[in-house]
Amino acid sequence: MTAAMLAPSIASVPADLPLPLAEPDAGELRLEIVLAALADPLRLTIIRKLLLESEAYDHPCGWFGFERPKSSLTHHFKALREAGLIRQRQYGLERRSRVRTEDLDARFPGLLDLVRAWRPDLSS
Amino acid sequence: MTAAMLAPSIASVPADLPLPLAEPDAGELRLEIVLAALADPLRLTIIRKLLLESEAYDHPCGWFGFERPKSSLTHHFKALREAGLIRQRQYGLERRSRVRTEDLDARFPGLLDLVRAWRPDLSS
DNA sequence: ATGCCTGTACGATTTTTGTCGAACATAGCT
DNA sequence: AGCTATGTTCGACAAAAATCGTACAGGCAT
Repeated sequence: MTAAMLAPSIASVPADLPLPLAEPDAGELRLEIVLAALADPLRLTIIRKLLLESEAYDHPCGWFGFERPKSSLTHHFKALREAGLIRQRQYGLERRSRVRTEDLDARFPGLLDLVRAWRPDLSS
Repeated sequence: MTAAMLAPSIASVPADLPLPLAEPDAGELRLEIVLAALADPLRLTIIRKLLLESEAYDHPCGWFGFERPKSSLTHHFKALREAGLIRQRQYGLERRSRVRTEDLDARFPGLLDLVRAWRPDLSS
């Protein structure tokens, strides 16, 4: 333990992030709801892509490159957010998403590893 | 390593079990399908109850004590079997179920632990 | 101000899933 | 044979979820 470890770190808690959109609290996460959200292949792809290709940055839904109408994508991102899988913040025009890894690992340990290990079925 | 460990164990491979009903091979299990099967609270209850109250014996669906029409139960057990979550064998009149723990642990490590830890939402 | 860009909101349609009654199948019992 | 108990199958209906067009909202640039 050092003095530096006790000093409050302003940089680690940036105060100017846009507030997240409405989402369930960590304690409110329900396994049934989370599983239902992940049962859709497109949504599983979204979470897996966020986990594997960018823990560090949040991404707008255009970043994923899905060839689907925008209203369909809104629908799926909303489902993920309302289930508690992602956190979304508004940055100017875009709404950027990240996986709520801490909350999910605490509540459902191992779940995200299953998503990381998932491979889409290429035969369909 | 002892000689006894190398001796074939007849008792551990009983030959007279009824054959399982049609089910996906262990290698064919799909995460999306498994998650969709588990996303239903009644089915989650079935799997959890099998895991917590009886790893040792298979159970007919009457054992669970659900107050639902039989045709509804058939529907849910079939969904679980076709997703690869349970194995069902016909014993005379009854069709007994068990969780495919080995296949599931091998393919989706940690998944069944999430089911074990699940608590139904009493507020609903 | 005009236009562009990201994404939402609403609503219509389709598809999928759940629910359950009624009729049936079969094993085991008396 | 007749009865009972377990569970299936079929079909109808209801409920929920996915898909997507159109119209709209609001930053941001020129």
